[in-house]
Amino acid sequence: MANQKTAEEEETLLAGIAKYGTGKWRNILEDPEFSVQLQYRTNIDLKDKWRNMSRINPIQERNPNMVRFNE
Amino acid sequence: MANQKTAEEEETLLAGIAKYGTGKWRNILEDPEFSVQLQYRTNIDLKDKWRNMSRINPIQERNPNMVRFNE
DNA sequence: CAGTAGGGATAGGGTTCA
DNA sequence: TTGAACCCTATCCCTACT
Repeated sequence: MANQKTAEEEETLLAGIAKYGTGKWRNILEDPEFSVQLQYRTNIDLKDKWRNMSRINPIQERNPNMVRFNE
Repeated sequence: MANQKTAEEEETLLAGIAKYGTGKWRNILEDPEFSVQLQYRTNIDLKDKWRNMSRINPIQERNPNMVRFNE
């Protein structure tokens, strides 16, 4: 997602997800309730933006003593 | 087509196409010669997998700005 | 309703760059 | 080196046609 009016676009995306759920990027884009604010975005943009917004553990180091079950 | 035993599944699909031709996905699936290896696949899976396997050119051009050191 | 063809959409790994 | 933005494409979905 490029660069401008980012806050408004993020709010709109969140509202779209609240209405349709995640993974319904095309539906969100085509809803007249959101289409004006998101007119410069593609469904792929929304998917990637949501992935970044919902990222859980970006900053902290992993506890070196932690062992995952699947490794 | 999901993810595991991919190589074996691809070989089996190819063998099935050799026997029945393309577009005979249901026939391939139900042939006891192939049904074990393809038991987790649908006729639609086979159609889509073959579309990928038989693709001649990549779907999109690579980013022309990207140059790897090792290529 | 079944099956197939083909366009469209999504998921997730990969790449770029500030 | 990190992370937001953007790319790649296998897989999955939708619909028309038969």
